[in-house]
Amino acid sequence: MKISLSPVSPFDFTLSAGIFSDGDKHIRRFEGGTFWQVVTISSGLVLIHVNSVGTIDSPRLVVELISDRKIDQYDKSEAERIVSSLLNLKLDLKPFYRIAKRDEVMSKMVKKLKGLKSPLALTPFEALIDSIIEQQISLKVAHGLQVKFIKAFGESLNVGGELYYAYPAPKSLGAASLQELRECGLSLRKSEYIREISSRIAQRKLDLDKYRNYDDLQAAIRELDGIRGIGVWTAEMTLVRGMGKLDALPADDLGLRRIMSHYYFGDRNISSGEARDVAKKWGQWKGLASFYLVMAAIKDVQL
DNA sequence: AGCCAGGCTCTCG
DNA sequence: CGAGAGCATGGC
Repeated sequence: MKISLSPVSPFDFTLSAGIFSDGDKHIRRFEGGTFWQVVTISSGLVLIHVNSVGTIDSPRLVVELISDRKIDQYDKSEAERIVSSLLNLKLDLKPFYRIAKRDEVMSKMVKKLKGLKSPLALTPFEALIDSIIEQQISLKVAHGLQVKFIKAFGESLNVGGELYYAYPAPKSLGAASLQELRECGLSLRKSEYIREISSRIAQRKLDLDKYRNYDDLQAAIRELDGIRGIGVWTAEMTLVRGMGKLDALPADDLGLRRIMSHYYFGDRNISSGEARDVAKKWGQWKGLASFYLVMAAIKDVQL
């Protein structure tokens, strides 16, 4: 079963999916021109394969759905929506590119990375839990923990003898014991945060989706910050990565500050205040501009 | 070896 | 209240 998608132009699939090059084969990965991941739709798990059949200015994707059962029209449209959101295909980069001209560094950056769109987590929940896992420890360590964690608690789909894992559901994490969570290498504290939050979401006492509709970003950050285990950094990461709030800026983020200092301050140490000052020029596109910087650093882009 | 890494909470003084 | 310890793991 195949679907054809037309992302809003410009879109560079290879560049954008490149962020998943070092992903786990059984969770989410981009390799040899194909991006794949298991997604959860209402009828169950589906493995999706995405390939580009277009160009940056005339982008076109083919999505293949692989499952152990029959896929109907409804599944197809659901999967289509999910892929579109996951790869942020409807995002129009042109307004951001106009704003980027205000800033000399960002102006050069967007030319080098034309067509780059920031991916979105499948759910705000996933973005939140990932961010909690990433608190304080290095990204490499965090990534290892995430893989163990997903394989321990996520549902899997068997395709050709290989198991592909979906992100764990709130219900499954809410029911987990602290012992089980700690066996993934998580600290006792993080295990508590994750179990508490998951359990509240599973019982519908906490709704993350509502923050999608908040106009007032600061209000959303304040509310999230009030939840145990969530600080400003985690709130901002969740809003950017999980809800596409591309005006949020994780300015307290150590890694981003390092990259900003490289491109804007000649590698001198900067405060989060200085980071926020630079980001002012990016207006409503702070989060996306930050993503461009992160990608530039990964690819070691020279201006 | 020991300190640090995309933080946050809890406990003291 | 503000400062400081403690946390899990892997890399240097």
